[in-house]
Amino acid sequence: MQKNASTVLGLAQIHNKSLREHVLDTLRAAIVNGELKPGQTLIEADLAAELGVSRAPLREAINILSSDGLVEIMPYRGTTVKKLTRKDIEELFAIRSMMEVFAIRHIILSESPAEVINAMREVCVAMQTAADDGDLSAINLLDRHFHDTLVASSGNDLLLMLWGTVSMRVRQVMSLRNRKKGDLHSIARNHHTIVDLIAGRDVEAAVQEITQHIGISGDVIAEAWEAQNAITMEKAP
Amino acid sequence: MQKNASTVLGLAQIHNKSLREHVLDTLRAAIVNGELKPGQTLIEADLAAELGVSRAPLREAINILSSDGLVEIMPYRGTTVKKLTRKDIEELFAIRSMMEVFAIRHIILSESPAEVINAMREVCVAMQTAADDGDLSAINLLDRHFHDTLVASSGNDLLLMLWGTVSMRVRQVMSLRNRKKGDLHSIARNHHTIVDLIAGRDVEAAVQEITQHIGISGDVIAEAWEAQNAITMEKAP
DNA sequence: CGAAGGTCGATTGTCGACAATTTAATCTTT
DNA sequence: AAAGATTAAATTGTCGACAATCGACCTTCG
Repeated sequence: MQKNASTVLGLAQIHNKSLREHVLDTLRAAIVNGELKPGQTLIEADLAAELGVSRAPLREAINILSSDGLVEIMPYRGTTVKKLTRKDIEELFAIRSMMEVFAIRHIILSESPAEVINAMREVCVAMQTAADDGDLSAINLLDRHFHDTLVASSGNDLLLMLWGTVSMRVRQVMSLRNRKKGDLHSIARNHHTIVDLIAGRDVEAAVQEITQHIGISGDVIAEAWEAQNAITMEKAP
Repeated sequence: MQKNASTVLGLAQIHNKSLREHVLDTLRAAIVNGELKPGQTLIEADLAAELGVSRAPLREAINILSSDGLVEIMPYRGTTVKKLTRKDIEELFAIRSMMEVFAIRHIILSESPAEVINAMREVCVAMQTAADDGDLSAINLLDRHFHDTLVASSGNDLLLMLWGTVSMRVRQVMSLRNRKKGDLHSIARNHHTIVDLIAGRDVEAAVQEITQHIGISGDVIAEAWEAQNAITMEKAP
């Protein structure tokens, strides 16, 4: 019995995840996918039963989510998915912008940005074809991949770790609104522009572009968020 | 009756808030104070006995520490305080610089930076007197307070949350080296310069100054870190 | 002598039960 | 019927016990 039967069957060793990890991933996914909505209360016993585990690993998972700021624990009173205000969203995109600017600076100043640039170019052409097909979910996935790659390519592991928190929240916000299907091509074009500026090694221009890129989408989303929330508040006072 | 009377941490057992919180604070403090050293293994049963709690809340605390990146959990094999490499420290100070630059930008662009500036000036004069007294620990405390205030004054709560992680690590690194007692006055002066530049609303100059300030201390510490580690490695191979 | 395999002790992972706390509902008193 | 006290139900917080897993040591066989 080899414990490492690797390279032939790439799927053999997925069983090794602890229950805590499994529950954590599940809950996190549910929150960022919008299945668990902000304000919703999480009851340990119910969730444990639903996931078929005991409360111990479930609690451990919830505590981690709490320290990540995705849920709020009120002692003896329950845990709820943290609500998102407009200010939260504005702050989120400001931080996101800060991190991506940092990443771009470091990529351009790095020794061999060529590989990174090539990888990102590929994502861009994939975006192009997805836009041609009008495939919104593909665009969203590629968008995520683009920015994840950007941050990871900074070479700063601590940034990547902090980015985990930030990108989770971005995904959550994205999933909770209905993206307009209008301008898929402009999305692809914008990302292409960013890559070009990085390739041109023009730090300030690239920083300017990404700042604007994120800033605009942040403003749009924050506004749409408020509008949408005004409606739901009105419906259920 | 203690199975481990060796008393790694001399800690009382007071039950006021949630045990998880209490344990979490205690362990976190022990790590950033350097009482628990990088590489040291944490044994749940021993720690639980020492703190007078059961393993459940202790595990919850450890999991949070793990998600904060302070400890490393190897399933079924143990938990260790995460080791710090030179690269970790360099990355840490790069991120710290990024965050403080962000904060300074937002403070200067905010409507009323006057209060913030006054608060920081007070810290500076306190630093001055502490330097006169040669009180190193006071300087360290004020230094922390200065930069915490700076980040908090950005008005971005998400940044403040992320700063929690970063500042913890900074404190850990600081506690693990022996700060030279030489140039206390220059520390006070440097901080004063930063405040002046913020007050002058010269964004680029202030950014330049804080970048240099953090960058230099980061380099110094990273180098000292490597030197110190070379020694301890040599002593215990 | 060395390597494959088995056993053992230590440690972590999980569970079900119990205690503490809060909220809501019910009862008492006026 | 209203205000306060009291109990009841639901939920979280904590605990001790048990199961699973890993590394080290030991045994055995080539």
